Amino acid sequence: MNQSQLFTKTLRKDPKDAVTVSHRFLVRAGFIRQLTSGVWSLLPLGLRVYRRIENIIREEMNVIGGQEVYLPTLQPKELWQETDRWETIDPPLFKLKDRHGKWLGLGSTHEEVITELARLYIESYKDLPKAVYQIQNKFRNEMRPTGGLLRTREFVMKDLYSFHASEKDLDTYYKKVVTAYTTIYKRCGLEVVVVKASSGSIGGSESHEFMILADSGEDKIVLCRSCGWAANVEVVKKSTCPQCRKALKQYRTIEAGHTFKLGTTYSHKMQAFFTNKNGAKKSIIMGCYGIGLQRLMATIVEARHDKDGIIWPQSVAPFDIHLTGLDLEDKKVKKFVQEIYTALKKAGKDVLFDDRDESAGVKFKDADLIGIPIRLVISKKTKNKIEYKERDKKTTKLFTRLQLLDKM
RNA sequence: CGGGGCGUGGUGUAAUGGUAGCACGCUUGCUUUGGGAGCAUGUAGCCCGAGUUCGAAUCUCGGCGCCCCGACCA
Repeated sequence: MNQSQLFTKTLRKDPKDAVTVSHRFLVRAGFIRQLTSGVWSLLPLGLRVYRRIENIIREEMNVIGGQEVYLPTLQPKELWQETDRWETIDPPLFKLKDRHGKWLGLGSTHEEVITELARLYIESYKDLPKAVYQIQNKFRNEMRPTGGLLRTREFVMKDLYSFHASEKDLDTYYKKVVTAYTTIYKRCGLEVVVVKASSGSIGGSESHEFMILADSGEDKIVLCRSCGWAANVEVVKKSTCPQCRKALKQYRTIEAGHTFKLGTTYSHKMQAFFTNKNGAKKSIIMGCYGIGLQRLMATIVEARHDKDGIIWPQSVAPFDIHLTGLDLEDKKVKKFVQEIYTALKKAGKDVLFDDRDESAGVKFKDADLIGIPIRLVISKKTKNKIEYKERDKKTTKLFTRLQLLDKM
């Protein structure tokens, strides 16, 4: 697409209130904009990244047998009273009354809704195991939103729920989810540390957080550099590694995902039963697993940037290639740029073509800020060649048209 | 919820009781084009309300909004 037609523009200065790196760069580059505290719009560039993250997650959920659903945001009070969470869940629900005076909550999570469905469809051990997931908006009445997209009041979460006939089967599936999650972060260009965590108000027996090391993180973990053992500081008492007795070091991290073995906490309260082989009525054993998408997007920026801007991994970049045209008043140059643009599009590449009437400096600065992995420059200076530069490298190369298309 | 800070054009800021100024952006014109170009030109602002005062962006009170620290945290 032509950059002159882009809905957004870049900002030269950091927004006044932006503190974290991801907040500053995502706003400056025109990926996101705040509407009110903790509530954000995804703009064209931001939505492109979001969609690619969403697709990666969807693919990995499908690999482990997840079936996609879409559950309602408006949820009746009565359902939440079955688990005693209408009043107690924290952060609290956004609550509203309909025109008849009936109370509804905006879903902050979907255990109640999914368990309600499970008790309708799961009747026998023959119906188990099952796994369903959704990618859907969550509303949380947070005390204080923080760090741009890192903690918001409205966001999209991928939440997966699994149902099992035995603890053993849950354990087996849980391991698959951990593997899928690890793959998701890897595909998003992140290194993840999986730590044991407290399960908080959600309950259940075991819980893991998927942590990305970042100075702006809200969480702290201890990590053993020697053997790799790690845990949230909330659940660790000693300062030495329980595995190899070396010293543990503390790091700030962003929680980019969380998994829980729920056991029968919800199925028991909501009477979601199945009949086992012996004809006995048992509570369904459950697991739940969440990833916040906008937070993941911001986390990528926290982990991958330099002083000039974002460094998107190819897998989630808003475009594959940033094609920068200079000296566009020169007809030869203009023709050549357009030929290359067309050829790249034909090769299946998503290209942002900087056709704007701006100085070279402005274009380069914007390219660095936006962070598309490959920058191509065509100008009088490059003559019939194309300058090639990767966002995370300093060096440039000159390619002929054939060399370039060969490389793509 | 406790504590702190801040609201001035689109963005970032200055003026602390006396004519609201600067930079960037944006408009128009000319000149420019390899790391946020130059000249000229135009454009646009004191969060809202009440009070004090001859006079309020500035002081007081109330409201609204935003940010940060803590607490909290699927």
